Amino acid sequence: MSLELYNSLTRRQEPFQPLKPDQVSMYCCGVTVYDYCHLGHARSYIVWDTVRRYLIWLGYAVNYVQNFTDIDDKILKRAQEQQSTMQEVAERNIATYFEDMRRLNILDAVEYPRATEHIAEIQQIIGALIDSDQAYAAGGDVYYRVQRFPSYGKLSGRKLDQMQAGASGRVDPEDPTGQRKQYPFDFALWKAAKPGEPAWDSPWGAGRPGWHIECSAMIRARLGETIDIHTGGSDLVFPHHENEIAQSEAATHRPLANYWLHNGMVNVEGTKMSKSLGNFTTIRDLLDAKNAPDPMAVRLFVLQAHYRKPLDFTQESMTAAQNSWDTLKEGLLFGYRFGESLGWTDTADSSFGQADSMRIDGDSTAVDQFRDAMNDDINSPGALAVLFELAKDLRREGNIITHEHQTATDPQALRQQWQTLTVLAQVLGLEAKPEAEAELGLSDAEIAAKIAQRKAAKQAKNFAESDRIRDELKAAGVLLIDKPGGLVEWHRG
RNA sequence: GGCGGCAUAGCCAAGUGGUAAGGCAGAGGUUUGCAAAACCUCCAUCCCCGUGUUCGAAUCACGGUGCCGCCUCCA
Repeated sequence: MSLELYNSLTRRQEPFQPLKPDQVSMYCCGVTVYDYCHLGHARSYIVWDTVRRYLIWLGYAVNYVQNFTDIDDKILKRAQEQQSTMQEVAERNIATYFEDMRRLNILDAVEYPRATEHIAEIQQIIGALIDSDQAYAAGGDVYYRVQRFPSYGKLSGRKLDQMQAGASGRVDPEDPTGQRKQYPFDFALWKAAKPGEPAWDSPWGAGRPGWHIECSAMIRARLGETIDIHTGGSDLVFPHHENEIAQSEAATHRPLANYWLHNGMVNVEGTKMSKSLGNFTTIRDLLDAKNAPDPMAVRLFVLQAHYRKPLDFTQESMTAAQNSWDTLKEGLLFGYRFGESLGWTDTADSSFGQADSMRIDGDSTAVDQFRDAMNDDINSPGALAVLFELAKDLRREGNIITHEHQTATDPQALRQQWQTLTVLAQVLGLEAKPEAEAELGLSDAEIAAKIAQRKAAKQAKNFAESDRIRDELKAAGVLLIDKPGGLVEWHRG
């Protein structure tokens, strides 16, 4: 089977076929930069990063574009609260976005367009929509006329006559008194500026773009009229993506995107993690906490669930993910720890261990299983099972080498296995690098002296003392292995 | 009220017609002064409930039950 993806637009899993044979254009709805990112954002961007990495591994050149929404009511509000400017708030949160995402090993997008950089393109689309009577100006605002777009609702599966205005329980912030819109589900393309707000001149008066139009404009400007894949959180299906389609397709008469992919939400105790509920954990709070999980454990936590399903975040589930990562990590570090003693010839090369430079040779059922899982709508939990089987095997081999100083397994077979694991893990963005074996405080001679003291204590049956020494060494990162015949071996880590 | 999704072991989670992957947690054994580390072994006769289709269903159909998301803040 080749790659199949679940397309929200058709509500079916479909074979993936890009417009051009070897290239994929991919647009991911980014964040509104008014605050730190939370775990929900982390999930979304980890998932799309993984899809991107997989497409690259399949041989596609992926043009991955992700926007920053840097003009918005919430950013303005934040700027007022902090007696700052919209621009400063946006810049600060864009900087922290990059810090957080890079820690999670999310690749940088090819381009990061911003709404404020595309005012001209936005105005151009709005102008065209007004010219064709698919939008209308009203009191300095411009609204999109949803009833003129026959397929409005095709993405979210809604029909205008079945929708209930205000069902979400919020007052329409765009037109609170209902005076300007001609129809309740018309949405703002352009908003008249209020005093003191940043504004751009336009044929309809000074103002700023609505939320949805920026994505339409940026996609068109950076990727073209029709793209292969458009991604985002499932909470963006309606209205955001529905409106993007309406605007873009009314203007270009071309499909905006061939594949619409949406990730499930991160839940906390069964309900969605969100800013408004206040039940969110920011990425930096999570990663900087005491006993924080490794960023790779967070990545693993996300990928252990299928991307379209809800994912419950609890302390227990994160701890389990950390323990799982520790196992996987041991497999990934195998080559660094044992490659040299196994007689691998390239362990000193600068490219050693870099998945990019490694090919997977020979037949590999592991690779086949991995590919089958990922081809099935990015079944990352299934793909991870393949990694764990490789990693657990390598971990066992490594332990045998540590304890017995040899293994019956062919070094080149181990090499092959480690290489396979490393390459496949990297496709999922999971990477472990050997930590510089920093000075652990104790020299070999000091450790030998401690072991001798412990041995003497043991011979004197002073087990309290011998255990104390063992714990002391353990705290210093030195692990003792008691062997038959009173021999004691040790290793660091 | 409308639209959509989910329900598999203590927990997380694959599997969509051929007899239950993987992870976490747990148990037993070997070893040991006891441990640790390690190695070996075990851990769902069953997939929310009911009815049906079938030689065969966790997987399909119908009917329930429960939970969640969206319906102009949202990843």
